[in-house]
Amino acid sequence: MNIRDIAKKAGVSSATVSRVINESGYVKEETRQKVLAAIEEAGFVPNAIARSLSIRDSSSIGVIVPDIANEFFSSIISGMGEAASGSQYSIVLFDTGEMQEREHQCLQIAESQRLSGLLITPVSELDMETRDKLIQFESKGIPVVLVDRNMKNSNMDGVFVENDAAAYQGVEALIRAGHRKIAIIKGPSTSMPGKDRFKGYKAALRDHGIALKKEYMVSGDFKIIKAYEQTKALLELPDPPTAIFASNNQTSLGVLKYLTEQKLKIGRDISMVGFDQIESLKIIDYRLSTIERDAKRQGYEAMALLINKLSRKESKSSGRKIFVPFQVVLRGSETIK
Amino acid sequence: MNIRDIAKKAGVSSATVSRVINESGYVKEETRQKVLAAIEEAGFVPNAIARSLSIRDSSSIGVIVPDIANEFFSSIISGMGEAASGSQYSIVLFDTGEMQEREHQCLQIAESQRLSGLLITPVSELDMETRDKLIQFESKGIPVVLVDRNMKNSNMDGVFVENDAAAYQGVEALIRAGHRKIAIIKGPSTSMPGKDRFKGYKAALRDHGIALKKEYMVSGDFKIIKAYEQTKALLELPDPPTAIFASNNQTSLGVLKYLTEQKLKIGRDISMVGFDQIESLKIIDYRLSTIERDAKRQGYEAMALLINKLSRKESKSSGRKIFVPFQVVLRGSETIK
DNA sequence: ATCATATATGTAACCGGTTACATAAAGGAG
DNA sequence: CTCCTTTATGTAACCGGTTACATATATGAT
Repeated sequence: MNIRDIAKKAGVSSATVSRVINESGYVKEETRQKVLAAIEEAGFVPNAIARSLSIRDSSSIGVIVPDIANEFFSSIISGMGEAASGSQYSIVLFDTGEMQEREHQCLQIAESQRLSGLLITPVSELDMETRDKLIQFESKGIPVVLVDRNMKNSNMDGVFVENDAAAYQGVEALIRAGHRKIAIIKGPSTSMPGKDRFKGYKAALRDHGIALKKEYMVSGDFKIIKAYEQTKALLELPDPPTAIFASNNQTSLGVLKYLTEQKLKIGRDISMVGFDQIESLKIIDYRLSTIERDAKRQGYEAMALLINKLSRKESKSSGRKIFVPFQVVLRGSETIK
Repeated sequence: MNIRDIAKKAGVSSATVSRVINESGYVKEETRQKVLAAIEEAGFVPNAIARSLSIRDSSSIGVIVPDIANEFFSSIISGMGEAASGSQYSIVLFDTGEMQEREHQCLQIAESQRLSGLLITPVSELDMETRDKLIQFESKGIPVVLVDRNMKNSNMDGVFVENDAAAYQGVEALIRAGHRKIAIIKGPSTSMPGKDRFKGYKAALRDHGIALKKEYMVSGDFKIIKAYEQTKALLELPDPPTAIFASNNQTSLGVLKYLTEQKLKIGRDISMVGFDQIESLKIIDYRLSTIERDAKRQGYEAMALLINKLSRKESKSSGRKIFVPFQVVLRGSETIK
């Protein structure tokens, strides 16, 4: 069943059927009704694939995230969905699992699927292959918007948060609470947020005359397990830190997992500040101080920006950076009783 | 740039290029190399849309969920992604926000996009329009797998949990802990899990000789706000319940939100058991007793089943129901000290 | 040497839409 | 009444792949 069949049924040409469906061009009302009746009777649904091929646009937007199971990204996606609903665009979802190789595969697929646009949280800001591909996308007319993570030397548009300033303020809260021995469980040094949050940490210590201590700056990967192990390692140091700065929500959870197992309580035995809220902990008033932002809104903004670029047929990025506001919410875990 | 251009470059026909790309049919090794070289040189990526149109299959699977921001569904999707990675299939994501109307729109789009298969958590088990559409999909050769929520009179394959038995055991735990005044904040009566969990609740009370009390059985919608309000209402009853059964994770959060605001502690001032775990609460050893299951696995199973049906070109459902195991994990909130 | 089979490649129709272009009738201005 | 513009519709090429079918050569068995 295709438009030619419908055309035959309605006694018109396929062009007219197409015009009726798309409400384009001139069609006499009487003809329109005949066509609509034929469509209705046949239960005809036009083939979007054929349409895509013809107009050279898939009307689909690729969303590439590193981990959907992370509530930050599921909120981001939720916001994107909201911004896209009502538009013509569908969302094609890819989960890279923080693996560069998978990211490359996803980009490959995105390219072959002729996606109309791309929203991506790249695994690494240094990945030349990903960067080149994204630049290539834009030069082919496929706009790209970075989500939460920038790419080095790319000038790509994106929606971010001011990671350094936010981390700075978070660490400063620990210092104000009297801490001098402050550790950080870093994010991947290859990711922009990981790096910038670390930068903010260092700047805060420097500005308050606290020497950086190598043992207190341990690497992480934005995942629970690693953070758990690093917390253990930190607390087993001969001179352990009295406070920990966690670089993202998963890191916070890893820290909390270890502390909980050891029956250590935040705000009593040890202090901490985490980056990104954890909704259910807020609900039970668990006193974890975090740097917060509206993830849903961030996703919404990213999608809105992309759709805006699409509607203006503007594929080239111009280094537009939207920053969503953040807030340092102190709930007590930055202190020690 | 299309295969005909590549064909020209390599001095062969488009059919040969197609054969090389798909590794189908006979191609002399020497020719193959020439073609591959031409593809490489041109940076050619075949157009999946054209391919889809030609082979009449989009190689995309539609995933329709009611709320991605709910960690249960984001875990489900994560599992689906894992099961699909390595296959040829992409995921097209739809979020209905628990709204039937949006679900219908999504199905409409899914149909026009000629998706290869569908994984859906329908908003309501009674929605005739959705049901008919799904049946129609299957008769058109598009297999469907239901995820976590069944549809009435449909015989559709699906991956579920034994909601009644699980709820029964959860409520039984409250009874064993000595409770007689047990309330339930129900799920939507139009959703299978909502109904079956309520069924389990009633059966447990009945089997233990406890009369059902109308005021204790309040409606909910699987969302935080409503659960919050209902908790307030329940506790303001002249004769308030001593225990609450929450029908899903969002409901639990709504209950906890109110209790926390009132400085009431579970396992001390009031008891409760919730359906579905809340990961971060587990990490901090928050003593909320819940009925648990592996959501990621459930998503994985659903996707695996769908891909299996697709590979066997078996679009008709045969009422196959996979049940993922559940576990009642008692952490103390079912008691009162 | 003959014929069957396996290997290799090209031609062209087809998937189901869109749309440039052609054609024609109707409406309105002068 | 003529000419121009607006309205209405059809024809056919095109988007970029796939594949049935035709054709041709190589291989090998008898």
